[in-house]
Amino acid sequence: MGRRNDHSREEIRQMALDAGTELLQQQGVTAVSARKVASRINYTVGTLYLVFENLDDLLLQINLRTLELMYDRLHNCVDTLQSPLGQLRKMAHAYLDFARENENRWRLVYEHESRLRNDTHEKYLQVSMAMLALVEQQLARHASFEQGELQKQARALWGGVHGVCMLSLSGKLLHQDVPVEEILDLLINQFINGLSHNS
Amino acid sequence: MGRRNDHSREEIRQMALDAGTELLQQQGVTAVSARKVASRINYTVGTLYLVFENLDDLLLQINLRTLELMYDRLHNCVDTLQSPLGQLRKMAHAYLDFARENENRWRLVYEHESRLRNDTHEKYLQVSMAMLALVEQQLARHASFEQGELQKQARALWGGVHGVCMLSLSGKLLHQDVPVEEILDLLINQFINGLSHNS
DNA sequence: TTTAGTTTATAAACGGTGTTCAAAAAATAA
DNA sequence: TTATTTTTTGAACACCGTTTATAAACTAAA
Repeated sequence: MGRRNDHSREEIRQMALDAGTELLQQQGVTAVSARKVASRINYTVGTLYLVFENLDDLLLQINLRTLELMYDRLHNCVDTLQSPLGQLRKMAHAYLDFARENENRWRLVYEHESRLRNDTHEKYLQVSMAMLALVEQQLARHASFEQGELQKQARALWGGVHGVCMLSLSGKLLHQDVPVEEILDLLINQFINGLSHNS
Repeated sequence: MGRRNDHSREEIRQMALDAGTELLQQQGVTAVSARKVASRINYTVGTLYLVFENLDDLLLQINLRTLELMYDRLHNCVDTLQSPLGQLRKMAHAYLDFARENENRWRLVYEHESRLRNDTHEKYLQVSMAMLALVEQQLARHASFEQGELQKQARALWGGVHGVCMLSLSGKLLHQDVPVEEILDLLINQFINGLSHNS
């Protein structure tokens, strides 16, 4: 063909991200190829490279979207009427639910190691920080901490929650009939409980 | 060429696993291609497919080796003279050290989702169980648990340790200048502490 | 309206990938 | 020596990411 001018660059970008996300979610990362994404939005490969640096860039931008979606979910858990402990459990469950509902998308967020250091990567880190800040908020409500202690506590706890979710999702936690939620609650309860009685 | 009869099937298998592991560790998963592995052991692609079902199978067998190596490391931490808490910390540090020393190999163990359900996969699960059993042993030394409780505790704790290691390694824990070991110790101490004072 | 210039999208090309399989070559048996 | 069996090859297929000359369509000027 040649020039069509059906869509703006930004429109093409959004369409490609939509199509890529669908492929990712339905068939896994390996199914997200430049040609497939392009054909799904009725363009050819070359066009994709006018909008994305490369396939890594496309995946990174899909990941940013996923992360933002996940942040919103956790943010929506915030409810100052509830106890910090209840809040943290609620957030962990929301994290797990999101991971289950969007398994392939969610896994890619943590498994895709991009070498790109651009704007998208910057935003990526910001949203990650904001998510950890939600955990910090609840911990701060529960107790007071010395300088830098809150940050460490939040990372230990949330790293733990993440690990349980990840291993469970990939069938490597080997917890048979026990619901993961039970294991998550146990981790959180005990961690918070250990905080109060730190001898 | 044709028939050479230089090596037995088993020898070829071991050589391929060695070559594949080296490629994996030095250049990442994407560098592990059938042609590259074959050429490194002075055979051609076709030969690899006489020894492995496919590339997935090769990667799965590499992962089994990695997992066994990791199990040995954790097993070597066992020292009945030390306190259970000290043991668990030691094991977590060994886990982290192994992950750091063998970053690409270690990540693949948890990121490669094989669809193969063969002998290798069976052994895979067995070694995973054995690793969790090491954690259970230390927890059992520290306190007594009701039916099924020990298993849940071990999975919560070790899932947590795993999550902290994984996020830290991929730069997503965002813990700046704080050593990961500190965060790991904090998680373990608090978890065990919360166990003693469970109200 | 014709022309010139600019923007947009294409399709072919390059070297790579996993996987299969007819055929060739070497070892073995008769 | 011949026939048979086993081992290894390498070409083929359909895909992959990425680049780029070229064609097509839009815009502005004459």
